[in-house]
Amino acid sequence: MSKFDEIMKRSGYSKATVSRVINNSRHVSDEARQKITEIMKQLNYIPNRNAISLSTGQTKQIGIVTSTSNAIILSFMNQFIDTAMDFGFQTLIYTTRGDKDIELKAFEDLRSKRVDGLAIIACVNDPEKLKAYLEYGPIVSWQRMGNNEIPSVAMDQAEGYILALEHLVSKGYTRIANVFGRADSINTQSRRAAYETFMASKGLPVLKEAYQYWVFTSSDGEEAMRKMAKAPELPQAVLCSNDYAAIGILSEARKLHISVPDQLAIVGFDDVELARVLGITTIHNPIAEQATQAFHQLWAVLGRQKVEPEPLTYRLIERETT
Amino acid sequence: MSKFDEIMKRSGYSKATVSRVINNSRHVSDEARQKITEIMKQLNYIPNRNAISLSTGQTKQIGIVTSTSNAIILSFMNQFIDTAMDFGFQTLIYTTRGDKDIELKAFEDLRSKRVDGLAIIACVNDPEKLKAYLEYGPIVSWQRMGNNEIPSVAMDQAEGYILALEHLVSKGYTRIANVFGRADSINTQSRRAAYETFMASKGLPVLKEAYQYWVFTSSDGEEAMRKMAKAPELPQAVLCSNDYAAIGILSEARKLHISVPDQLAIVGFDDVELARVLGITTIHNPIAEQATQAFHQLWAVLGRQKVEPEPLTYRLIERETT
DNA sequence: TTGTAGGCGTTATCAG
DNA sequence: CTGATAACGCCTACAA
Repeated sequence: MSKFDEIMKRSGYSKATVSRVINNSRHVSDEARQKITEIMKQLNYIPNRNAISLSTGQTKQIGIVTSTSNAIILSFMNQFIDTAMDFGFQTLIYTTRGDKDIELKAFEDLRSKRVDGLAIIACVNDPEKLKAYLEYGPIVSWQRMGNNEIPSVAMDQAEGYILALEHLVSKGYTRIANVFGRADSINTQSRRAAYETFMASKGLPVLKEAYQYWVFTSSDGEEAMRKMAKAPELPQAVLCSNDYAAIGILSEARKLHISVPDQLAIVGFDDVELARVLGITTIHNPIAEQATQAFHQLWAVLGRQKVEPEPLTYRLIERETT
Repeated sequence: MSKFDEIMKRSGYSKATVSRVINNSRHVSDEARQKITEIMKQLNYIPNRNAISLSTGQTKQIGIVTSTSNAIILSFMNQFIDTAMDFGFQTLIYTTRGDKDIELKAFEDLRSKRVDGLAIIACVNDPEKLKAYLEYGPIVSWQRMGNNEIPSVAMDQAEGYILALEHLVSKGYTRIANVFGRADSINTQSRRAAYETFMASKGLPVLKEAYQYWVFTSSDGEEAMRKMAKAPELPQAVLCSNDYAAIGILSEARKLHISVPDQLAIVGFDDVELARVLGITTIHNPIAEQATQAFHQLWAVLGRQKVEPEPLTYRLIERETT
């Protein structure tokens, strides 16, 4: 016999009343509440979440989908988990390693009611295919998706990129190289477009031949620096996909005895703690705020309560690499 | 009517047979299996996890408890999540920020059957109190716990520490400072003891006055370096709680124009990617392997199948800071 | 091989 | 304010 039944029996009240006490319903006499509460304590009772979920159809669990996780993604996840917890939700992590089938399992878990909603950090499946899952629960994305059906909390990175470009140009750097992340991502397209139009508008050279893609980690950054060093001419500055790439570039530049920022200026992106420690000029990216907004978007559906998002902005943080 | 019922109806078979097909039972005729499978596809059926969990008493979910999460912890989590997934388990993250009550919620979730087991990365509650939860499901810890009831997959860090000490001494560094993490943790005690006995055995100075505690992040490392620089005499080398502390120390040393390793040698711990990129000598810590073993320990109970753990060892990685 | 009946632990809808 | 009674969706003896 379950503890619930035991409480029923010992108190002499019905299931319904016991349930009401558990859920703090007002429609219970003080007497009943006291008696039942007392017995619950004696029995060290705690409700079974699976029974609750089956009955209510809600699990109070949110899935978060990411292909890999680095420190940048971690800061998003941490904030998301915190916010979710404040609203009474637990978070499950789906790391997909870029595998479509594994990723799909997260979406199937929305269907099978393991989670009430999904936050996507990065995904590899076709957005058109994924949007079919919207009928099973709310989905929000950090990465910008191709279609508009799945809402995104991402900011337009072009804004941040232009901040960096203006900074560099104002300091006299005009031959500016770019080191991008995913070649096909919307963010990369957005940054590249910003760069090209900005440079063109100033009558400055657009170094397309210096574009590098798939540079994410500090190792990637090292590699990128070596490539740059091999080119006939070194650019005066390099804009990086993120701070880790910048760290790698900075570190490798030192090894190659390229003086920063005299021979090469470096600008990172995101403003992680290490960028500060290592003195890297970067663009502050309000990641935590975006994570909070991501949960709020889900909550708008799950809790039927809209939370107005505050507008977020990028900020240039000048340090020693420019 | 649920899809399950719909399948029953359309196929003409009973609940039991439908259930058998879902669970790949052998005791089903090919005819029944085919017919039911066909209908399941038509209906795009997927089982409700809450119903399964309620019925079986298993959620196939594991909780992972950590106070904060940095890149080191992240690598443990990632590997744990991966391994769990290979065994059909999803992982939920409990970040406690060092709050006892929040941490306790994770353990209560074991009681309420939200999770089948728990992996602790770091916890703040009294181990004596926590071990009471062992009756509700398996628990394993990375951090070493005071009692032996909760098994730990941690290695004795003294071994790794001695590797570092031997290396430094062999290179001629004899005035060695230490920068520790949590002052009261078993790891710190273990490292400190290793240092003191090792130095004593070699007849070398034990720099107790140079001990620094609570140094975890690169910011902490910067601060630690500044303190060292203020002391009347600089040590010849410093052993760090982890690589991030080492990064901070290295970075700050450069700012203070202290030449590494000539004036100050630095040894990190863990061997994270950035230690390689930045050329920091360190002790390789098989973190991923420990994470795998952590899940295996839980699996021994949940799956009633023991997986023999392979013995793990530390390794010195010599780079440019020594 | 198949079916019946009961159980898993709650919530929810009605009456009273 | 309280209590039957029926969901919720699936699993599992035990029988047939």
